[in-house]
Amino acid sequence: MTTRKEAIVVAAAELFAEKGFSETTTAEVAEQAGVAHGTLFYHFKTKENILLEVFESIMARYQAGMEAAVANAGSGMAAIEALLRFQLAFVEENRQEYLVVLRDFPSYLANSDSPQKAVVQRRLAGVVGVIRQALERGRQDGTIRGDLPVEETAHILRGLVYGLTRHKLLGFLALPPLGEAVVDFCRQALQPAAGA
Amino acid sequence: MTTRKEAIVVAAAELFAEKGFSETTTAEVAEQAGVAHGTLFYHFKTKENILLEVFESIMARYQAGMEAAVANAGSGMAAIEALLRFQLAFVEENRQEYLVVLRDFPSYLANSDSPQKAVVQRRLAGVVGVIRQALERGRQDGTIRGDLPVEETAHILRGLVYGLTRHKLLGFLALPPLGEAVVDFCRQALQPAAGA
DNA sequence: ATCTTGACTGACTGCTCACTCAGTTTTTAT
DNA sequence: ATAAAAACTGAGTGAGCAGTCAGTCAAGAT
Repeated sequence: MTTRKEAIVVAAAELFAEKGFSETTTAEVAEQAGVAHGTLFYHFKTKENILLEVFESIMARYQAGMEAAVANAGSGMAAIEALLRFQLAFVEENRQEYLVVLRDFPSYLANSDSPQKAVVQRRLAGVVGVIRQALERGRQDGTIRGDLPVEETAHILRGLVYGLTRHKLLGFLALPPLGEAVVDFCRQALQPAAGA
Repeated sequence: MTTRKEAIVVAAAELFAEKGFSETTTAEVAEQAGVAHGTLFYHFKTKENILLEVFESIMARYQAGMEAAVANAGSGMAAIEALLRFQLAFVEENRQEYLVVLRDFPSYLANSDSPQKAVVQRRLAGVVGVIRQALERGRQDGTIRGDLPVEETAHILRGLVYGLTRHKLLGFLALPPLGEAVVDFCRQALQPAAGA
């Protein structure tokens, strides 16, 4: 059974994804959820708190998926490839909710120092951490170039994936399907030199 | 001499960069520009039109810079490297105005089909075009792997650069300086195999 | 001197929207 | 059954905001 509170989060995710946070009114969220306007504020103190709940519900699943992908991989390079494929698939399957993350984070909270910001920050740091661990593992088992700066590369990979996803879901330009091209591109950049 | 209209665009760029479009009021823009509130609407029909003017003024310079970087390069690979370095430098030097682009495009106009959208679309397509030409040139002069899918890779590079820039300017996480690491990463991914 | 025009002003308007609260219904405990 | 607590409701409120408009002012043009 779905509680009212869950219904609100689902409705908010749909609308925030479609129109963005600022452009969605609480009245619309209530209507979409089939709930009175006041009920929103019984369950959530503010509109922003609804956004945060949507963010948490998707990011928890996302990070868990990343960790599973890494755990099942046989080498560091395989882990990186698994992460890339997971990302591409996750976005495909959770297009709508993922849009919320892309649209309103981190820009929306950029200039506030609410406790909410700390929650978001922790999540994002977790994601970079998973990538970094995979890179370190690859350096040790020799499937990834030894001269690669790990911290920097982890951020580069995250930036790459983020930018592509953003263009795919929010961009004006039609993108060709990029799945394997991305994996190839990264493999090429990360693998040890042929004659080494 | 700076006209009032220019003063408005400069003020709007500062505020939109700092707080975002939706979170900035026209009254604030007027005050920052040292102009009466009504003057905004004498020069611009709507608030959105001010945003568009800010966008155009920065993107025109940006695209011109990209084209210059490519023109002065001695090979395809050198062109790509020049593009990457240009991007990193441009963002550094135009941090504030570039923030406007990152914050509010393309997400803000995503669901409108105003004529404004077409303007933005043309700009972005132009950027991808410059990258694609550099890649093709590299394939022909042999400085870039021949088996690389050009269209796909152009989008990957744009995504990479966009994602990194966004994290740098808007992100919650402190990034290490990435300049040369990015260039190395891409060179590695693009260069022909050693034994070819 | 008088007229015209274009830049500029700021009080005002009408509307939107997040949030409140006094009251009702439903659930749970005893 | 009864009381108490929790969930829910929706009309209302007040703040904030984009855009308007009647009018001022200064600089040419006649």
